[in-house]
Amino acid sequence: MKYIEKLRNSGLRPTKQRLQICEILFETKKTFHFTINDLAIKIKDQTKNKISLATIYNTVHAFEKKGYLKQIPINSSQTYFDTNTTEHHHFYDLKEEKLIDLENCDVGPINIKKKIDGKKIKSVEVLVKLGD
Amino acid sequence: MKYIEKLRNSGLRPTKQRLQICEILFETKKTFHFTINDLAIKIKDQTKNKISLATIYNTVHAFEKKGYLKQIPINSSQTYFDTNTTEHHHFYDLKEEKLIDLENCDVGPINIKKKIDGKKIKSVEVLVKLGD
DNA sequence: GTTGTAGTTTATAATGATTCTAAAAAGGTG
DNA sequence: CACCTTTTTAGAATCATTATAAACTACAAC
Ligand SMILES: [Mn+2]
Ligand SMILES: [Mn+2]
Ligand SMILES: [Zn+2]
Ligand SMILES: [Zn+2]
Repeated sequence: MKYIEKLRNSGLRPTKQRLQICEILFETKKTFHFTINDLAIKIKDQTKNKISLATIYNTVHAFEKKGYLKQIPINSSQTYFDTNTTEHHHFYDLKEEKLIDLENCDVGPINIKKKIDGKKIKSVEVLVKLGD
Repeated sequence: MKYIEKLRNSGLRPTKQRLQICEILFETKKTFHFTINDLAIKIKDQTKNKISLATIYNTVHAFEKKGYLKQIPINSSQTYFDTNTTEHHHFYDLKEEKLIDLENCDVGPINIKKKIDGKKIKSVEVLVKLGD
């Protein structure tokens, strides 16, 4: 019910599909990282009615544009998204291909001293690759 | 000539194709960022004989594995590589889709306080996204 | 409630970067 | 040269993602 308002306030119609995806993405204490494929599997498991793959892509991109999801820059064949949209950083376990959150306090403040004329800093993201 | 030794010492046969790609990638004062497509265009422009796309992919991956190139984690449809293999960071201009080097001194030391059992830090990379 | 309209979903096709295949060519060693 | 291994190559295959366009739906106006 709360998602109906959230979606309306964002200019997105609260469709059955979007509400179901909201439940899966945001109805949880812990935030998490996922690919479109991960999400499609979750939807199939946790939902009676099928949602087409195109709709999953559409919805994730709509939510990302509204700022409810973040894309994580990483070299992988699939795009990773994060339900934690606060500024924070990541470990990337190269063997497991898993992301792990780093709180901002785990990294300390990052001070970018260089400036580019006419450009503003939109985000600062740290990726720490892990091997064994 | 110097690349013949470099390749042999790496266990790679110094073929005509690899030597030509070495010239384009490493025979320059400044390091630079490129995609496979960028490189293919450069090869076509600066070289008489054609090199097949498969060979360009093979060669770039071989050089990356040997540590002569680095992949830059970024969300783009194409993979970006860097001829600067020292640890350094990047601005990413979202509009121009261009990478700009940040020297280590432009960012300051990054202190990762969190540890994961049995895992070693392989790299620490900062990506600063720029808008206007 | 009916109607009209823009927004949304969907199956399916298209795209495009990357990887695979397997046959031909080239490097290197004796 | 003869032999064996590595490399190159054209073309096919893969697969995540995006585009298409027709059917469906939310919802506001009447
Ligand atoms: Mn995307
Ligand atoms: Mn690659
Ligand atoms: Zn995260
Ligand atoms: Zn660089």
